[in-house]
Amino acid sequence: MHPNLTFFPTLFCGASCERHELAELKRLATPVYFEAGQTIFSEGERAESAFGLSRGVVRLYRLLPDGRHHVVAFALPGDFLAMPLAECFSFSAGATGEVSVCRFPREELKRFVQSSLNIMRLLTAFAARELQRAQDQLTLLGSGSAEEKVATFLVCWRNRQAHGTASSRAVPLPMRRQDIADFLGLKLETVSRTLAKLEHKNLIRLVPNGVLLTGLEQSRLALNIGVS
Amino acid sequence: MHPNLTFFPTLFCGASCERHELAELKRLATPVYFEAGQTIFSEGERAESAFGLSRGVVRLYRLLPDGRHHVVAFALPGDFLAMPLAECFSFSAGATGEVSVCRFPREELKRFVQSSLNIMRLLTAFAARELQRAQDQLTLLGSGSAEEKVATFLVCWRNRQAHGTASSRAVPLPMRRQDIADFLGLKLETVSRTLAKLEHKNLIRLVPNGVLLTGLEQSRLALNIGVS
DNA sequence: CGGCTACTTGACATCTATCAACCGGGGTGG
DNA sequence: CCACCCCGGTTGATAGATGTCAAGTAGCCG
Repeated sequence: MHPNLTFFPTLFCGASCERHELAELKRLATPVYFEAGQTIFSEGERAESAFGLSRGVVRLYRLLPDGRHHVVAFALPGDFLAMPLAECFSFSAGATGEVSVCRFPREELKRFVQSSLNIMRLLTAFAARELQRAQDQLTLLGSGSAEEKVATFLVCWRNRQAHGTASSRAVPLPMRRQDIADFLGLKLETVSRTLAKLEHKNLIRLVPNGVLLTGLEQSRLALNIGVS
Repeated sequence: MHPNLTFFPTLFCGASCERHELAELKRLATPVYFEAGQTIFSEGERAESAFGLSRGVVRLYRLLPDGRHHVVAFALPGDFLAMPLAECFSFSAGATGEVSVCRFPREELKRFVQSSLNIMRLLTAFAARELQRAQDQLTLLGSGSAEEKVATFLVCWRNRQAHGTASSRAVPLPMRRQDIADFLGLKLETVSRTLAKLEHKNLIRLVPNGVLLTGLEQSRLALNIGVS
């Protein structure tokens, strides 16, 4: 369904959006482009705009008072970068590679969303998906060893990418090791070592900017979460 | 606002629910009572019913294939125990002490919720709150030491309880150490030791079924999350 | 070619898990 | 009524995993 529809509202709505609603969303949207490393918005800011991701991967993260980072999630095309109804951003968003987003004036978007049962339903479904994803991640961070964390991350990441795509074994990893570490609650050295260990077990192969899964899914190492 | 309105729909809707909507919710609701330790629903089950919590504390948890537990969240009165629109439960719910819930036929509730913009808004707001709470917890599990985890848990737990209540220093802990451990990604011995350590530092005092916060909030140990 | 950045690898320190003993209260049954 | 047991909790000794610090490598861009 997704592959070639690169305009955010289309991705968000999928097939289930009415013509005129899609048109209104498009009217409200301004396409914006970001380069690798640029900040899209910052934690704590008043959310004047809402953002939907059209292309690329966005890192959603928090900065703790002592300088530690934590990556809350990675956003893929079709995702909102934050709940569009919230007044303030509760995390920062940064581009990981080139990124295209749709920017919406948040107040107008809010009014529009809240006026349409259909769009409200889509937004609630999005929130529910994100909630479930966050709870899966909680389970992983809470009860996993480093090996489980990395293995599960790779499998889940591949599953998210593979939606629609003929599931190639090659999984691109556009984010840096440090980001993976911050996402999994590990240190980057541990991520590096664990990837090396998985490669030694012939479960993966490291390639530039990605990995090949060569048996990881059959290995029982990855927790059974986030299959959806 | 909450204190004496013990019937779930009232708690969920707060002041912002219309008369007839509240009436309809009450019509759909069946009050049910559970004793300590009883299971309200189990992960994976088809969700025939939806549940709203009226009284008590409910532990939402997952059971991993190898027997490990992970507590995804603790629900308080006014919370739904799961998103009422989901077809299946993605975690189990167990009573921690005596609990009163409202049971709804899920299909009917879904139809009703989806027919009302106002109720949809409330549900979306609930989902957004839960999502933020989950993300706060992710940050904690990802970047915290045992001491930070326990300290933050105590402060957040107290803040959730204290809504409205004159913020007493006494915080009830109706759940067992094991549940706290499963919630924080620690072992129960570590929780016990860490509580003892905090008591030695005169930041808390352990009392039967609870703790007194005696300086923990000023201590900078607790992460600044979940203040809302 | 040089320097930068991301990444890898190694040696060691620290923290938490593990295993085990022990404590104390509540309930049960003799 | 008391003894016992069971369960939740605490405490101690040890081991194992991950973090920390440091050196070194590889690829990229100027």
